Amino acid sequence: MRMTNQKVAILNYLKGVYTHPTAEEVYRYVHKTLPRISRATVFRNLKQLSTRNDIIEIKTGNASRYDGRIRIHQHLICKKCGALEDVSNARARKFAMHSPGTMRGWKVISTAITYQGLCAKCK
Amino acid sequence: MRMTNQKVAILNYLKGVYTHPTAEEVYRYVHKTLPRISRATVFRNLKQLSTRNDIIEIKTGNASRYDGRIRIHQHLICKKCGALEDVSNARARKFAMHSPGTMRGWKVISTAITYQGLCAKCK
DNA sequence: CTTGCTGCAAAGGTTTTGCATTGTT
DNA sequence: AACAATGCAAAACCTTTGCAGCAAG
Repeated sequence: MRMTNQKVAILNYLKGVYTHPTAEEVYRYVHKTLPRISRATVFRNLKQLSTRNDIIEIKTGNASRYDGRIRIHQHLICKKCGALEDVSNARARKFAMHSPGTMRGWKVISTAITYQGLCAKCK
Repeated sequence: MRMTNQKVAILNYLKGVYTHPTAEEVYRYVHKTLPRISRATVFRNLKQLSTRNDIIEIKTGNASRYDGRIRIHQHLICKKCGALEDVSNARARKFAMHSPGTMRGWKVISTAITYQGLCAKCK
């Protein structure tokens, strides 16, 4: 993978922000400093970076959201308004034992644990 | 919510299958017994059923997949081929403490715990 | 009966792709 | 100099929506 200006800009933005932006939001931001960047490049780079685990892709609502702080993999997602919040590892693991219930003021309805990796065939 | 023939057919199909079908696959199957059903109805009903927690929507790959056995919320997803497998609660929780590593022959790269519910505002 | 649900077709939004060009390595 | 990455535009794809007719409660 070549470290182009476009990738650097996308990565820097995602590392510094806590809002889990969509591809469109990444595009809008990066476009300020790289006015010639295209949406296609943003999509291609987000996919490439998440395949390499430099960023996390969170599929939720209509559009995927992206997270540059890869150590936090626990999220609260609102079924009604789509709000998305991080949860610390410790709190999440503790909670996983007793769900459903409440956490950080949310009413939690369901818990899903997703492991991503390579299946026996692809490995 | 009205229990229409369309909903019954969709629900029955999802309860009896272990493949986590996409909306299109649900449509193709249900269409055999209800030839006049439309894709719009399948989408509307899948959304309604998952909002009520009668089924689970798993956002992965291009299209959402649906799971009628709502007690199993743990999944292995292959980053390369998109394969999707269930994992038992007990195994998943145990594994969550020690990830990354291997599970059921898979190489697990990342773990994500997602809580769905209602945020403080929407509650 | 009432009101939510359906089917159809069209629209909406996100993501992908073909191709010529550019720019890292 | 090679070849991956880019920009553009078009296409593909999944999902949603408007509306008139239908059917479950």
